[in-house]
Amino acid sequence: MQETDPRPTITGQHRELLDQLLDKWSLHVLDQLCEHGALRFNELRRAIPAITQKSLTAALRRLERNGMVERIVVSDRPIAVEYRIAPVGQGLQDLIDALLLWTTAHLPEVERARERFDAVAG
Amino acid sequence: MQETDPRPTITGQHRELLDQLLDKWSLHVLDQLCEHGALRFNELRRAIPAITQKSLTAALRRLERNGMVERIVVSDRPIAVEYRIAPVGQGLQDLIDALLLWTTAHLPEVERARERFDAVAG
DNA sequence: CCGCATCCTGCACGATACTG
DNA sequence: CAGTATCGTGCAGGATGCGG
Repeated sequence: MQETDPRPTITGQHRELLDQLLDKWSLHVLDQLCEHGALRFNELRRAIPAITQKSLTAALRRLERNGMVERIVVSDRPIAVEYRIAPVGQGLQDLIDALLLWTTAHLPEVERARERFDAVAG
Repeated sequence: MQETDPRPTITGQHRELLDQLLDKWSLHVLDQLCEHGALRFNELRRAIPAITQKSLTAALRRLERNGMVERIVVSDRPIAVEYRIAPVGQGLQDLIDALLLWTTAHLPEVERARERFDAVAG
């Protein structure tokens, strides 16, 4: 008989959610929001220069829909909107940090592996 | 003055690597290899029914190139190949497990967030 | 200031057929 | 058994322009 399995096997639900959370830009957005606490739309744009406004909108909407980010209308005329990390998003951020840390630590090793592979493959 | 920053800010290198490691199928492949230790090509196909053989080949090559997976030719005629997790891949697996665990734990919460969002948005 | 609508392009992935 | 080759396609994401 087996106890609580520490390794849940991946399912479609996992993939779907992770796809929405680890997509090209959500990482950057979460990263920035976590670092600065709360940011306006155009502050985010400036903080992530490479992002287009369409992609930023999409990422924010997706994150908001999944409950990771809160969208707060501060005022209108001129309209001002603030985005901040929702509580559940904090936990995710820890995981993302772990991924970033791991990546940073192992990048050199990965580089060497690539060189070895490419040398053989040509 | 600030000490060693525990939150490395995301860079292009991070994204590039994570893109290759967290793509649609690599997660499944790593998952299976970690669970069974070593698997043959067609064993992997059967273990991940939804994957096409082209995608499996691509995922394996990418993981191999990045040093996450080792490809071992066991015999030829008939040719037999074994794939197994490389040491550095183990650490990654721990992170992926954490992601899966987190996802599992928070899926209900995310579901509710989505329903709330969709109710408002229509 | 904060977006949405539209058009366009590349690329990931699937389907299918073939080979050592 | 373990792949390669080729073709077709959906969709994420860039560029650009407009609107409350």
